[in-house]
Amino acid sequence: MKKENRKSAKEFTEECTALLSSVADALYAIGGKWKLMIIIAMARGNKRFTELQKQVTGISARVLSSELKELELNGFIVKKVSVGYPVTIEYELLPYSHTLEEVVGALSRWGIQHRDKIRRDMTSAGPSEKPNKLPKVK
Amino acid sequence: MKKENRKSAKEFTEECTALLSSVADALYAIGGKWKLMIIIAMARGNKRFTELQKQVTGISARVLSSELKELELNGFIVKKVSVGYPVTIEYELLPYSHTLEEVVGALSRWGIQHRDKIRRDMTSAGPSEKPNKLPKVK
DNA sequence: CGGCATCCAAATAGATACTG
DNA sequence: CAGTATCTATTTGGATGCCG
Repeated sequence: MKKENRKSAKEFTEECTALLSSVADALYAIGGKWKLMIIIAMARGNKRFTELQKQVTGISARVLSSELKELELNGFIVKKVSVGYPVTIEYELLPYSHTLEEVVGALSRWGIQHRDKIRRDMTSAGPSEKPNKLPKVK
Repeated sequence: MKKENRKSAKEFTEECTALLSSVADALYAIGGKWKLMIIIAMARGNKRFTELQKQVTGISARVLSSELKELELNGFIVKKVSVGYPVTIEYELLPYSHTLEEVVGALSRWGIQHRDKIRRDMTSAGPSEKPNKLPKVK
């Protein structure tokens, strides 16, 4: 992605190959529709299963359940079960989740500017013109 | 995600709500297994369909084809068809793709450190101990 | 409330064959 | 080479019911 032409073509190619594999690794761990969303919702203070399901719009209990398990296995969160009555179950972010701050920040900034771009594109194209040319923007 | 306690709880909650929606928007546009990978491969200089399919390991022609179409619709790339003989088809990154550099950089850095963490976890746990406790790491 | 099990529908993706 | 079409296999997800 970087484009400093001081570098040889070979160096540049190698750099991109490394990018390809490290980004693939990242996507493998935190890719998918939900993982980041759940972590953000938890950062917001939501700890209970039902709270999370309300926050993360569109997720079903079944999927939330399995995503939480994966997040736990991968060391992002812990599940805490109280011994009192009634038993309450809370999920908490582990420190490792905070290593994602940079990624979340970058995605958020890009998401904001992308949303703006889409809006500009739609209005500049005028209403009812090529309505089929701007997909994937909810 | 940020944790500056100068902010009121209300401000913090609002901040996280905004995060949730902007990250959702970003994931909606560039989420999924392939889009970022294809863009990175193209940054590496790959422009032809078959080249891309070789670079982006695991993608099928059918999926690559449809992903390229979406990337084109969303303004990340252009498809250029030469008029010569034989007809050659090349895909090129548009400037808008470069707005993703920050995201790609963050993901790449995180991917690298995550890979290291996984390796440490595996070796410190010792071989053949809880081999079922570290999933999702290819 | 916080799940898991089951069943079923829908979306996604691979394989293969075929075309300009 | 650069795809498309078709069929099928796999994955994914929703709905429901049950249980501690």
